[in-house]
Amino acid sequence: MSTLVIVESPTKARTIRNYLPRDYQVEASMGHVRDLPQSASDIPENVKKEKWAKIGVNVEADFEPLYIVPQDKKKVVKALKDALKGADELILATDEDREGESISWHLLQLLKPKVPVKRMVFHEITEDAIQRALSDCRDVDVQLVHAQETRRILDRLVGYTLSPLLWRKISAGLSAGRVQSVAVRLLVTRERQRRAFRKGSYWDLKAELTKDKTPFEARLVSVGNTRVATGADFDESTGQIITGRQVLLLNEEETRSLHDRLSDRPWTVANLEERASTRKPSAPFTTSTLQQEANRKLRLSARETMRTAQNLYEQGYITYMRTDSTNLSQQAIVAARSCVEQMYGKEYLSPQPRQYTTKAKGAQEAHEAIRPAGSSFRTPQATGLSGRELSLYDLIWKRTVATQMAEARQTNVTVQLQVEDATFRAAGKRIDFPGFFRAYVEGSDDPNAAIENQEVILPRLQVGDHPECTELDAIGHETQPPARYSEASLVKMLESEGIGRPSTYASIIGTIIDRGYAQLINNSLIPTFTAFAVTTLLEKHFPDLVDTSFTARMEQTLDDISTGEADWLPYLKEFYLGETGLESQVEEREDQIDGREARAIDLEGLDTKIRISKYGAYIEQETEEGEPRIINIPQDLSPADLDAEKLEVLLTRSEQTRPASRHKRSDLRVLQWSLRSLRAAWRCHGRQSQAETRLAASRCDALTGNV
DNA sequence: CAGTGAGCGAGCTTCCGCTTGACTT
Repeated sequence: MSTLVIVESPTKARTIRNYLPRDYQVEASMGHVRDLPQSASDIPENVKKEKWAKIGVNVEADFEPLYIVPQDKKKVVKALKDALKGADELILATDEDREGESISWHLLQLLKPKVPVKRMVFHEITEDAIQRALSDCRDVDVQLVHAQETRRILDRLVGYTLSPLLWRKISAGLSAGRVQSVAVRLLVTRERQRRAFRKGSYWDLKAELTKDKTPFEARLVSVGNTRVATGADFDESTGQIITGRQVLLLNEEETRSLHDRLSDRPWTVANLEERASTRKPSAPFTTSTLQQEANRKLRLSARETMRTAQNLYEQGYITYMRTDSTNLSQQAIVAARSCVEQMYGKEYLSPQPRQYTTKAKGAQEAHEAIRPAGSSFRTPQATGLSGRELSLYDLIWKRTVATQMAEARQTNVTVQLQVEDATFRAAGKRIDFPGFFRAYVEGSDDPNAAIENQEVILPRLQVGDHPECTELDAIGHETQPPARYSEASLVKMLESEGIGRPSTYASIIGTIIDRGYAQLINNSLIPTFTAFAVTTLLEKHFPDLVDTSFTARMEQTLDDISTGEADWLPYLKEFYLGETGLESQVEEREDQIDGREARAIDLEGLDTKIRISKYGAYIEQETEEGEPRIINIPQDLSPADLDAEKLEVLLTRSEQTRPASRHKRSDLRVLQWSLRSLRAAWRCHGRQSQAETRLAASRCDALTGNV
């Protein structure tokens, strides 16, 4: 008697083997074992001639998918088949979510077991939980599998019908998809806002005061009874005060004269307000919050974070790192609470065990939150880890332990000071009890908020006191455009809209950079000219698909399919074949869209049209003789940098160099040849160097374009 | 005659989500 158990990850296989009877063999599927063909070389000979072969879905035959075993999974499948030969029972123990259920179903289809089959699910890897799961098996949930297939097919239909449209209208090799196109659009929308942004400036006064030898700071808030304007009072599109706001906008001169008028006048404490507040620790880490925090505090990219977390997971330091759940097991809560007691003392323990509910849209919660592994947590020092691994473990340990610590209690103090007709305000903060602050304070994307959890001590003040003003300064400010997305803030945004999954957040960013839609510079994602062109086209012709709500609506339908409230076939038919379905839309737009127009980019504040060619952006102008002239835009110049001034520089520079006839035809040949071999090289060596190939190709084009 | 180059046509590019190694950029 022997039983074959199949899980998704080899690490998990190793761990649960210890909790199962001796004659149980545990193997890993390494994720999905079958999929639609990814590229033409994956399509089997016998269907290659079919017109639906490329898309991998036979739409006319009720969207029948063409499944193949990808090249890198053939070994795994063979190993599983061999293992099954010696078994007289099969237990499918893949994750309990849509994808996991689907993996089990595909395994059944592939392995065609002749022995009894059971489906087992567990959320915690403890002996107790595994034993319970073993005695509580069920069948594969076919409805959940249908939901996964629907998701898979829909993504394929979107990606493989829209991308070719982009090849024909904009540039070969481009891509569009339910997730990436929304991500790119977010970047472009933000960049448009930044271009449309008009900065405003305002002035105010900062006072340094002392009382009983304790210094503190106060800011001007109103003069007479009129509030002084701050950044929030400006209209971003005009750089002027929002119409109707009753505020006092001070310029430099007015502020300086106010400064002179107030200098050496007596200051009086007019009002004093104290407000107690409490703060709760943040929920334990999910994939997305871990990526965000590691980016903010350790400056790691999403990919670096995941690689390091994977190492920690494989060495048994942390639980699974791809999760959307904030749930902590009982074991984890007990371990965290004992850590708190030992390291900080009983008074730092939260009175009740704290459990968090997952707020993210569309969360599937097949795993626990990310936390230190085991039933007692090793302190970071005790792990023997170093470098990145230590830092990341430390972050995870602190965040987890903090969840079981007491709330922090603080008192916010606001003081109003009067000098002549001017009112100043000073704000302070006392931490009455640090609670979880002792272990962990969440980072922030906003640098101004970074000091939030520090104490700001004000002296003891009473209404009627006269503190001494030691310094009064006039300070000029400018309003700032909305910040670009960083990797972390893009992931946060996508997750909050339910777009993408824990296993894909890191690669989404990789994809949009690789396809030439964005550059990552100083931790900011900057969209390219191509991104502007593609986003504009998609917004104009497929607005629903690039709307952030599309995925949320799809998820709702998938949920309904998994519970049996909706059928998958009518949904796909409506989406793809319906009157306004994707197929007819693409066909219709094929004629409507003028490629030349689609390759042109309108940028706010620029009269010149920017056009994109296959390998870069250029400006088209007429020379004095009426001949069209092409000026290439350097690859490292992003749409964001291209203002009227930069444009002028580009135009005059190209006027001066005018390389036109200096290249011989033979030079041109060499260049074209190297371009071809570059492209060939890229096809052989895989995608990673695609962005570099583009860069090299654009340089070639920059030379050839001027001949 | 061998090598080269122009010209032509065929074939390919692409999605999202689940998992690791195998690699040398």
